[in-house]
Amino acid sequence: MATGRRAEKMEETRAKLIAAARKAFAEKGFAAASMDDLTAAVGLTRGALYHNFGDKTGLLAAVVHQIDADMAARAREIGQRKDGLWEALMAEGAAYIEMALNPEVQRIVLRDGPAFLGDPSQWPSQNACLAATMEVLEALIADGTVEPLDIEATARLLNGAALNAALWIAASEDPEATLPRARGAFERLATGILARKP
Amino acid sequence: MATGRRAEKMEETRAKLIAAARKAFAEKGFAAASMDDLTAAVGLTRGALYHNFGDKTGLLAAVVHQIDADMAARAREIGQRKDGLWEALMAEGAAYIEMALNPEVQRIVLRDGPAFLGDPSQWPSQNACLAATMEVLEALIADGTVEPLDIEATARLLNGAALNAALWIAASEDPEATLPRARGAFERLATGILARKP
DNA sequence: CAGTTTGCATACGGCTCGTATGTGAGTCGC
DNA sequence: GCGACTCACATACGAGCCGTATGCAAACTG
Repeated sequence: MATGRRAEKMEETRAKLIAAARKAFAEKGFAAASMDDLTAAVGLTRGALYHNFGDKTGLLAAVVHQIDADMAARAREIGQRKDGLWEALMAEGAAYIEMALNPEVQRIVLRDGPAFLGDPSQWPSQNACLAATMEVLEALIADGTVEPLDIEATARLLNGAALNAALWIAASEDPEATLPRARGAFERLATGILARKP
Repeated sequence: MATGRRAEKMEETRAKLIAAARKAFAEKGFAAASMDDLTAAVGLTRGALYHNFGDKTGLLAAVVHQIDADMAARAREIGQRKDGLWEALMAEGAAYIEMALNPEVQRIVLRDGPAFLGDPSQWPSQNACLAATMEVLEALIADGTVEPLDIEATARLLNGAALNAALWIAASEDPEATLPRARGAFERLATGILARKP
């Protein structure tokens, strides 16, 4: 394929800009981050940015996409590492909670993302995370562990609960102490979908 | 108290500015809303704004506070209208979901608010909503309907789930059809905290 | 009724974004 | 192997917005 010197360099500048943006957006927030400063930090100008990403929100979208992809991959990996399906579901929930503790994730994906890119439930990567949860749910129902129910609705609420738990933890004074509380409450709520033992 | 012509007028301009901001922020979003346009729409200038609210985010905070107060009052009222405690909890959850369907609430409180005012779990009004849920939970535990558990953690996750459900509904193509699904999943999850019948 | 306070308007500076234009290195046809 | 073309990126410019400093007139005070 040979890619060519041209495209190769371009991919490198894209990567540099995204990396710089990840840092700047996380530190100052999207609105307060100056594109001049951001590009200068990696030895470029706004010209490169507008050529590669269209506009400022285009760069944000690229950054969010990258972070989201990382998260989805990690969640899937963690889920597959567990043997029991139910344990996998709980582990995925816990993984979401822990990942959302990352300040970068919080600021960029959870706070600025929705404000400047629109509702997150439309984002492709979010749907990937959701799909992972839905898969596990489906298996759990086939398996009899969980009573038949609205898979999508349940998956969305579970993810939402986990997400909110993460925000709470991050804002708390003692995150280390809050995390197990959130985990516990999450698992407690989740038992609501378990099949009643006769 | 006599308030005085001065303070009376000032309260009026504050109200006018908040009302205009509510409209502008909901339509264009906080970042894209021009303070010049916004103030001119009610026959004022930015001078009035900076005198009354300090800066742009100060106005946003005032708007969010007003909307949140409305929401908390409504949720409380709906909860008290029900007789059973469990029914009250479910009704409050449903109320949150329905209120978050309001585009104004979505855009200003759920999307722009966190981005420009910081984490919502710090907002006074959010704590009010949470307090309402926690009260009901406490009563339910004393009552035996619900097993003892971490009240705050559970309340936060319940509210988070409801909130996320609302976002999902609003983004869906057929909100009318999605609402009952979200409600059902919410109630299903909530049963996780019910005491096991011996 | 004179002096002070103050709610709001006006004027200004600085920063930011997006576009329009320039340029030099890489690429392709012959 | 060389000239023309492409295109990634830099530079230059205009417009808009925010926050502050200043001005003014109406309302309060004694």
